[in-house]
Amino acid sequence: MGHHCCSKQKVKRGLWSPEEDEKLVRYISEHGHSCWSSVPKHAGLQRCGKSCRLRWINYLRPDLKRGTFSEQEERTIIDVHRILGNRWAQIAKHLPGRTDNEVKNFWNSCIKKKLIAQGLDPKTHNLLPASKTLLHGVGGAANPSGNGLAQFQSNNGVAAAGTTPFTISSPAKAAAFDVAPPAIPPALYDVVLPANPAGGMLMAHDHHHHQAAAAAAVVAYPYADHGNGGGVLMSFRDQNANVHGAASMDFMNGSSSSSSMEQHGGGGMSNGNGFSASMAAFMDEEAAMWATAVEPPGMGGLAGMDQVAQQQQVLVQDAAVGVGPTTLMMHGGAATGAGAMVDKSVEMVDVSSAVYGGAGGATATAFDLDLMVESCGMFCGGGGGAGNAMEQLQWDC
DNA sequence: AACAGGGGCAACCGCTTGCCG
DNA sequence: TCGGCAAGCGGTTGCCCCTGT
Repeated sequence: MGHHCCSKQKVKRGLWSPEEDEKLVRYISEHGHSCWSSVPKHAGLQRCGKSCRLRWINYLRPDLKRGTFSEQEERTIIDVHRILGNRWAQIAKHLPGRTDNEVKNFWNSCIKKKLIAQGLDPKTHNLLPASKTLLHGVGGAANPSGNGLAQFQSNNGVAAAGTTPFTISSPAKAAAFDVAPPAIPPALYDVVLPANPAGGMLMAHDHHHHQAAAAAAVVAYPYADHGNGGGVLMSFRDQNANVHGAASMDFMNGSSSSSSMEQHGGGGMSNGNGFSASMAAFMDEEAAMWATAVEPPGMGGLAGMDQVAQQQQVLVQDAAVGVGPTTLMMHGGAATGAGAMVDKSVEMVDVSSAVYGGAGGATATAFDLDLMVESCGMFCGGGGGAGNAMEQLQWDC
């Protein structure tokens, strides 16, 4: 079935000849394209208007950037795709000079395969089941405890290297993590991802004090202590005294252990998606996702921060997983030189880049949590962009 | 040198959306 | 409000080229 316009006239199809290109370019340059259906007629082309439009948009437009995608562009595509999915036009808006068609083709021909090769589902950006097994498969036992990230709670919190992507950075705190939780102070579970030279990310969930707690965590967390210029801190805090010490997130297994969220009765993160669920919760629904960026108490002056010290908090209504407000905090750039930990309940857990980069890998593969971090950096304007990129994305979408 | 297979990319198809009379 | 039309968009197709045998 042809286009509406095509049915009315004899039109040529297939590849465009240089002569046709020249005619179209000349006409558009001189007259513009107020009405595409009339363009072929006036330009002397045996094409339908739709074909002309596509040719112009995807190939002839003077502002197009031809050539291979840069690594930065590739990461941007991955980052935005993780949020928007196959909305190529929206993704392309974040790549000046690139068309949706180009982005789509690049994704299908290149990026998708890379992600699959790394054991990631290109649709969800989650680990594929086979990869989960592989990553978990120490001695063939894929997390026999069946509680997701049991490593969080085992061995006094010091997970055996090579068996888990997580290691507890502070054995003392880790031990405290395993023992009876403090009676009053809520548990705050942090996941710190080092080995990110470009920036860091911090996520915090506090069921009741999401803003303040997250802010405290950010302020308290010594970003630079890993000596690698950045890190990822994820913290989940819940006021529910019944769930202390139980929360965990399983980046590999896609499920959480006896997490606090589970005990909210809202499904928590025990929906098989684990970390991804929480991410997806604020990624999938664009309208609700990028809720107003919040400058939390104690983080004054964060808006418009420079790349080095930028920190941004985005309050997200985590309706999808039913855990109440989730505070997502990000920071990009290198050290902030934050002081000592203020919140003594904070537990920090290192996440080895080997999660995605292979066992013992000091360097993660091209797609790993770095991307999340850089993604956050992008949203926070880490790419040097002006203004609040998060808001821009929100509005762009 | 010839052929097959696969990858990359341009173009097409068809559905959705928005505008206008 | 409704129908027609144009544009936008994502999915799919098919051609061309490269590479391996």
